[in-house]
Amino acid sequence: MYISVMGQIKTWVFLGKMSFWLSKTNTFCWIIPDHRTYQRLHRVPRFFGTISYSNVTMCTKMITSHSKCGRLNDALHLFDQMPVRDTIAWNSIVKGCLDCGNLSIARKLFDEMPERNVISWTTMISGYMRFGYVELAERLFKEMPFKDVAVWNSMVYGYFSNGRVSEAVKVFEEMPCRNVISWTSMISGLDQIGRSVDALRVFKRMVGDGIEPSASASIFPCLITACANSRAIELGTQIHARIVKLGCVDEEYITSSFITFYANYKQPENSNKIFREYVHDSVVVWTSLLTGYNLNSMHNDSLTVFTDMIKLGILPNESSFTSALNSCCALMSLDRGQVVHAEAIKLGFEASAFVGNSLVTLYSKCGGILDGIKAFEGIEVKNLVSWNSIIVGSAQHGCANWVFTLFAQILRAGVEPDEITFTGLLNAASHSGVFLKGKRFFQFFTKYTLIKMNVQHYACMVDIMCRSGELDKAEDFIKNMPIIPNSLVLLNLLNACRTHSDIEIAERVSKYILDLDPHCSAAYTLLSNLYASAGRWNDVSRVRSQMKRRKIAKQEGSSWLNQHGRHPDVLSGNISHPPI
DNA sequence: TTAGGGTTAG
Repeated sequence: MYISVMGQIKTWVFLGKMSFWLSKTNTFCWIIPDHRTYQRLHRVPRFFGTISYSNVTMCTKMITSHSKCGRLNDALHLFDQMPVRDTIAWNSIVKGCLDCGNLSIARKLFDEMPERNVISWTTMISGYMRFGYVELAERLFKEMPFKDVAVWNSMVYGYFSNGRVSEAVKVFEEMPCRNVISWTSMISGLDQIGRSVDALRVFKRMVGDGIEPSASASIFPCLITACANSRAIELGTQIHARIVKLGCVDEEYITSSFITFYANYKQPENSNKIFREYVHDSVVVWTSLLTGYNLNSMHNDSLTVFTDMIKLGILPNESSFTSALNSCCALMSLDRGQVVHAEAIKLGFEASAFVGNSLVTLYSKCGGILDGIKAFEGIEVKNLVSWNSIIVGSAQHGCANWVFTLFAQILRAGVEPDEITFTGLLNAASHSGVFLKGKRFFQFFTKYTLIKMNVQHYACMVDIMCRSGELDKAEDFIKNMPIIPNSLVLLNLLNACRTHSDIEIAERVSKYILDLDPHCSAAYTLLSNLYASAGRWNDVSRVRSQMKRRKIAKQEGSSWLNQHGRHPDVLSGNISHPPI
């Protein structure tokens, strides 16, 4: 919460965890809540009083407060009223316009500034970078009369955040001097694009250059994250020991990155230990634990964390909701998902893409597709993940025509489909028996897009060919695949051989599968069933004795059902003890 | 005691 106070403070008002300054007498008090506080503020009066516009420092503070809450008009009005403005005030109003997303006013004010210092230039350049206007940022950077290390850092960070990696690296190498922030930008930039190993190399180079991170350096959280992402558990543990010595493990950013680090290494007990040892009321720290449990399939624990957060008044954000909904989905628990959904509605998150996408997946997997569609339609700004979630969900429900309509809508919306969209389309075509359409999609994607085909796409195509009875074509297709077929692709064909009683192809395919994986029980079972249905009992007993010799047991089929909120694992023939 | 550069969860 941002509070600016002028005059004497007379009263404290407490509302839950929040506290507000209020004035009783003729003194002035200004209350500006942040986004989170707004939700609790409707009962609290706001006090306005006489402003001394000549107090430049106070007005500047207020401009910053207004703009951080998205009240650009108030900020601009205040700025207009100021009889005297120094460079700091000008910089603050430019920054305010940028924080509120109004680039054109920011640039206009920047041009009107009577005097610009290095901060004015950096503010404008970072603003351009933030909104993706890289070329404009570059132009200003060239025009800038004097460049300090901060503006160079802005360029490195700006290039990374716009996906211009080579430029970021080039600028970093060209920098006349570097500080810890320059190295941090480089390390986190590389880590975030998945080059975590390179990120750690940069860190080693930094240490080699004799730069030591200080106790409060924010390089640590991004280092720990890079270790978490690059399987560098040893280095991560060393950094942990170092941070303990420096005595800053209790910092929010460090705590949360460690929770994730240990969760990534399948040590959720260590995540929990750090969480309990360094108590925070930060939603990010709590969400790290929630997500850590989720990652380690401890879905009940993750939902307990979620409910504890709410009980303690720590408001979950989009990420917390995403993880909690994923846990509900993994537990196939529609009712718990609905409770989380209700919380999301209460906090106004149902239109968010993050939350909405998880809701679409939850409802498509555990509920009805109609609820999934409703959640999809509720998403205000749909992204590719939203489209993919509803396409994959609808495909699983066999709604092929609806999937094709959605695909047409994607193209119309100008969203670029990816390999997941393609898998969804092929699945829809194969599950609904629209084989010709599936084949056409395959041709379309291979000819007209740059999407890299993966083994799932080939498995779907084999499935489509097999379902249309074209076993020979499917076999040829597998032979000519540019990637090595996995057992899923081959088992699809073998299964089709059983349906179409084609022993000749089945023998070739099963030999191929067993060469790749001699313990594939499904291949033995399918082949023996095929011989049995053809009455070739000698071959049946040959296959079975082979299985015995190699100690391969027939795998029992299983399925998940949701009965009265419980989830018994139903094995073929008998019901096992429910896990909950 | 007002302005710029970075860091955590997804």
